[in-house]
Amino acid sequence: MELRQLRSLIALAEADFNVSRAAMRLHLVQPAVSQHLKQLEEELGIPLVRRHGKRLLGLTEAGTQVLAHARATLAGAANIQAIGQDQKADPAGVLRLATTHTQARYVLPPLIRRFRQRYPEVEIQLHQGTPTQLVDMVLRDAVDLAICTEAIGNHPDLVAAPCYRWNRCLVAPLGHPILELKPVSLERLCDQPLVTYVFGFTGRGHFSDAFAREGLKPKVAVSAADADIIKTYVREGFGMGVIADLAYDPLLDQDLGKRDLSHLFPWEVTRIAQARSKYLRTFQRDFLDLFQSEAAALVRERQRSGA
Amino acid sequence: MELRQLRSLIALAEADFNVSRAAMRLHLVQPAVSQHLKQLEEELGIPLVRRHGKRLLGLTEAGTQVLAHARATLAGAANIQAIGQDQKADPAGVLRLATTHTQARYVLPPLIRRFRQRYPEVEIQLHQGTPTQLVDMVLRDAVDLAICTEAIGNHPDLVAAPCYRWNRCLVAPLGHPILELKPVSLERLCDQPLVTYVFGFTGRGHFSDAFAREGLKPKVAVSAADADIIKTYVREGFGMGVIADLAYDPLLDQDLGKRDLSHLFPWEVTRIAQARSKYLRTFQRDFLDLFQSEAAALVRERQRSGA
DNA sequence: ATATGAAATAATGAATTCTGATTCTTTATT
DNA sequence: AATAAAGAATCAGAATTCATTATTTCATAT
Repeated sequence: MELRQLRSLIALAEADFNVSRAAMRLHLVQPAVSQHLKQLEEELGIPLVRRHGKRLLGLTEAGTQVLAHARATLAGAANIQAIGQDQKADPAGVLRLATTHTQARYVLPPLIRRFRQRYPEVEIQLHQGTPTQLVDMVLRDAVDLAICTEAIGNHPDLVAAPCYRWNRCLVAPLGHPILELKPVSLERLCDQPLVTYVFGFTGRGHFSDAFAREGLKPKVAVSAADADIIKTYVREGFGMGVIADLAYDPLLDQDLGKRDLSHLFPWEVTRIAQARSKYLRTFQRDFLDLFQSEAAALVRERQRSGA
Repeated sequence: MELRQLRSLIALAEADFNVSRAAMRLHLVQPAVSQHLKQLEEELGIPLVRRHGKRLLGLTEAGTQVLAHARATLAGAANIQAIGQDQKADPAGVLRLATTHTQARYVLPPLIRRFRQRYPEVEIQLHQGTPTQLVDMVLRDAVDLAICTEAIGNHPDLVAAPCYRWNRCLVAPLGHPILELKPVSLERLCDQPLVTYVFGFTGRGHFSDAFAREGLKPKVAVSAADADIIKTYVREGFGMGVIADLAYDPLLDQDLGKRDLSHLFPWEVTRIAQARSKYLRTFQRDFLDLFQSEAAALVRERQRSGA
């Protein structure tokens, strides 16, 4: 068994089992990948992909298992490479972060700025996805770190460190009656249409639970994947917005009134996670430390000033 | 980077950095291993082994890290091979167990017998060691499963399932006065010399703690790694023996009297553990299931009848 | 039925990997 | 200190492996 064979299998899976395309990505020629797969199947003695004649359709049962371990194996090899780079104190490299829109837009920018000053040679990649996708990316070693609020709690193959907590706030166009209410209640939130996050995103689970527990049912007029879109629809008059408190920008959002809602919903904890068996290069670990220590302070400041 | 290079590095570490010996084990010739190491160091750009001229002395800092990840990488490749074997329903294979003497001698035999009936083609290897060594073996993928009482509790890279609990009993030559005492107390155990397990073995930690908590200090005349040796010294008159209740054999140990001590010491829990990222072949998983379900019943029966 | 897109096969040439012989060092012994 | 022995690096050659191009075979869409 050779690492290149495993690489081809993975590329194949990521190219929807189009051999030519997989070969392209690997900077190889089609017959090479074709042979790698053949060799692997021959050595293991079992078919790894389902076929219809010459067309590859997908993985077999066994192929799925093999693919997972192939990823783990190559991740091991990548770790070794990383150790080498690190020991040479090579200042270049890639920091691959996966996160939700909220973090990328409202929390990360100042941290990334500081990180870049320290490591100008490091390329920073910001991948986005739903919380479940983020977890998947870290586990597949498609990214180095995931910054995430949910679904990351206690996966055995992840190491997650809590960083800060946040809650929701309500935003509405200035002059909107809800802004006058002293303490907003769950009931009042149900009076009028809401604009908030879609399911699977940014604490939407706990949000809905809070209403359900009281036997209430909010009227969600529009739901979107990120706060910017929500704010846009709020401005367009579709309803009151409920967004993460982090996502209210005192400068850019002066035309929107804000009301704290932390007495109505549980606090969410944002964590930064890595795959357990991942070797983090020094600069990657430094980012993790930076995020853990600085993001907490930053967010607290933001929450205090914006409140 | 090639898997063979990693294999050579590992063999090198396991052959005390004697290149020729490492080559032998790999069925290669000395220059091959020498080159593998050289290539690996060249690719990573850092030295992995400390040298004195041409002699290899040991790993560098970086080498230690690389070795660990090399093991993980090859374990991944081995998992893939195992999936292949398994899918072909190849009845042959190896079941590598690591355990302490007590389990190997007093618990495993009937289970191994049943397992062999079911899988006559599978070679069974019984490795022995101290609890810490057992953990290490599983983590290094030197064995498939470890059966172990201590130090296995919550290692993040292990999955451990509790199987049964046991405690200590006292053994002494028939006629010994201690056998007449109704409930034996810690104080009485301190009256006369004891023969028991050495440190680092089979619950010796909790054993000593129990005395220390009462401010007592037992007179340990002889300590040994397993119950058979302890019983031998008891028969020779060196003192009273304290062994695992499992280790008293009603048939073979008729010349020794037994007294239960479970009111004096905490119960120990024996677990069976595998490396988290390990793919277990069907027969290996079957053994695990067999052990988990049958060992509990077996031990309970033994403890009841022997009491 | 035909054309097209895609995967397998075959043959070639380049690169690699292992080996055996040799040289160079280090360590142990006298 | 000289010598012997053990062990590691170096080198050149043979065998193998690898990726490539060219070609054939096959499935799908029109």
